[in-house]
Amino acid sequence: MDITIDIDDPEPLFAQLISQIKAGVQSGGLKPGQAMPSIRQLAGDLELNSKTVAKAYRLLERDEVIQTRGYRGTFIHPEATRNSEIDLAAWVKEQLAECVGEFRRAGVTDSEIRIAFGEIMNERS
Amino acid sequence: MDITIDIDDPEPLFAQLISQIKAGVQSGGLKPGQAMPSIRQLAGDLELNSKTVAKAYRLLERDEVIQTRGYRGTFIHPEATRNSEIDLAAWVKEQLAECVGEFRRAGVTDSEIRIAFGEIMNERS
DNA sequence: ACATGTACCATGTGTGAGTAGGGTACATAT
DNA sequence: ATATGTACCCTACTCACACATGGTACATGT
Repeated sequence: MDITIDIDDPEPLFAQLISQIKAGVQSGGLKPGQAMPSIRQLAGDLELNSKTVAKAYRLLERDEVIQTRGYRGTFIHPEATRNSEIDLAAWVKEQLAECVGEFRRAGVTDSEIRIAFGEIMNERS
Repeated sequence: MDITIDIDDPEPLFAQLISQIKAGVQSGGLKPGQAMPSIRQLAGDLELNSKTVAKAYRLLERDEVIQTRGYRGTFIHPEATRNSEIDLAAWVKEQLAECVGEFRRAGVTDSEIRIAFGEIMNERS
């Protein structure tokens, strides 16, 4: 399992990490239960900041593709194969597109939609 | 019907115009059928750019609070009283809040929601 | 002592959008 | 000729956010 980071790629570094790890799980290069390199270790190998790797790990754990066991390190999640196929972002886009489409059909300006969205996201809830 | 524009108010100038004209309709200061000042006229009086006034007028006409009749000028819409009470922005916020709330409950990051929203708004206008 | 994930402080850079303005031009109809 | 709304060109400023980075610190266990 080798990971390649391209600084010039417009895709964010943490996103490159996520997609490559998910791809590794699906291709079988990374197997459930298998140990992942530590955050600092991987950051050093890829010459990335540890925060960048930590961000990727945090999202991968939320998606249950990896599992962190505190001081014991990080491992591929038992259900990783199934979960790495779930595209949460695609679901969000689908839902949002439906919403936005309704607004546009009602004659709402894109600018107004953006403003409303901004207000929603700034309200703590 | 006097309109006051406050440059220091964080609310955009065109939005100040819209809300004050809607308020004027609801208070009865502006009656259906009544002529509105021309865009250039109002812009001169309030020391605003004509584009700013035009933007307010465009949105007011979409909401059917005013009516433009080409070279004949702009008038208060016959149904202005009813339409000035409709808060399209509030409806949009309500719908969006419901959507976003579902995302957050699903564990989606605010950052991810913002990114998905940005993609939706940029693909196809 | 050492490594794990994680938390907080902070910085800088780039991008995208909104707002507002200036200018010019046009078809409309008086 | 004049006035109406409207269309397009352009500029500038402001603000919020994502991204990535730096450092320090902590409880957790070996």
